[in-house]
Amino acid sequence: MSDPTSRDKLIRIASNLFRQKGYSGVGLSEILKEAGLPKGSLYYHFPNGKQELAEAATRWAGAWLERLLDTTFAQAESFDEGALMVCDAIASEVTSQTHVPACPVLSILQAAPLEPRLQITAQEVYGSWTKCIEKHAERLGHPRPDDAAFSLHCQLQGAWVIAFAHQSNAAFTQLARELRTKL
Amino acid sequence: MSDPTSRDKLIRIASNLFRQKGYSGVGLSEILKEAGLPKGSLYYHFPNGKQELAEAATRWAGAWLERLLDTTFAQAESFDEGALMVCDAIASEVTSQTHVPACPVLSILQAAPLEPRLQITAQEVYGSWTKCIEKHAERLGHPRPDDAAFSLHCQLQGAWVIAFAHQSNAAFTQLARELRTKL
DNA sequence: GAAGCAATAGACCAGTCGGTCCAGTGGCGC
DNA sequence: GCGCCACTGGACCGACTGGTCTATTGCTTC
Repeated sequence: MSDPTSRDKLIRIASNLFRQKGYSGVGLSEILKEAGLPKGSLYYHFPNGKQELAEAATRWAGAWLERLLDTTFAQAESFDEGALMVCDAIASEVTSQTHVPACPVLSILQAAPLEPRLQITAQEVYGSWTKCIEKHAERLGHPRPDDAAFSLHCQLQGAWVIAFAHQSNAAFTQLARELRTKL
Repeated sequence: MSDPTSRDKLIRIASNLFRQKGYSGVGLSEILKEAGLPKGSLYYHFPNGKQELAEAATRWAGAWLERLLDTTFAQAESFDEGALMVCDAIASEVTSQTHVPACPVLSILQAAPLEPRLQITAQEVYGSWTKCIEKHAERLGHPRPDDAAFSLHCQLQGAWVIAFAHQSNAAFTQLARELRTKL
């Protein structure tokens, strides 16, 4: 743990690649090549190999998004306003790169039948996001925090899939327009 | 074309497998084994191999869902009622199998960077669904058919992702409950 | 400088991948 | 019965997969 940069670099690069091509679509050699690290380093930091790396990458990206939810909602004065701000925030994050990346959890989801631990990871990260939104919904006085959290998560997830398919943030701007009418 | 059963069998089985494990997560050998067909048959019916099979499988499943949209909305007396019925219909279709399958388009989406034709296919199928919903929205007198179509597509997509992650149709029933309040 | 450990470097492995190729096979038209 | 052709059967290929293993490096602590 003396030098965390190699481990972090693997996680960051793996997360980016998985979000573009999915878990099964990315080979270790591609990750290693982009990171400029040999195979020995990967198996030193992640003894269980690809699956463990994917789990770490998903949790890392999941935590990043949860921070984004937290800081964005913290600035809002109502739940609906917060929802709109979150939508805009994800849209701009997603478009800031040359390739629109998928939701980090989605990347590993289809590998779940092959790697059971990844399914658990996906469910936990989703649960964590929902709890986070629910917390803010309650704080901002929404009458049904759990319904509100599910609904927003659902809409964001759907918009993200469509945005990924079209490689454009149009779906997010459309969703934002819809959310704005509820203010 | 004299005996379409082999070709159809390949499409059906490929679609099922892709929707469970994603395009890159399924090997040709697995498809062939389950279909009980040799490799020669596959490359006879689909000279361009896996990519062409995946495209056919996606369009096939896409057409199936579009028929479901059409027949379901045809029975509705308002757009909101139709939306609710569609949600229920997908929920029951998805749960009728031992494994909750992902949206057929989602399966091939993450392979888009590797197989450009699949990205086009995905966009076309999505576009076709949206157009179909829009048509019914207009027919049923919705003030903004395009917004309504996007919104419903987005919600269904999100619910499907969550349902797939949890291998349960709870997300659809929750969405249905939400849609019911708008009636 | 020696010992010890964290970390890197990459050769190597068996297995699988998608794809190619050609020899067979069965039914239909003649 | 013969030829034709749609289709099947499967051996075979090079490339690549995730994973293992050992040698080596370089820093730290005596």
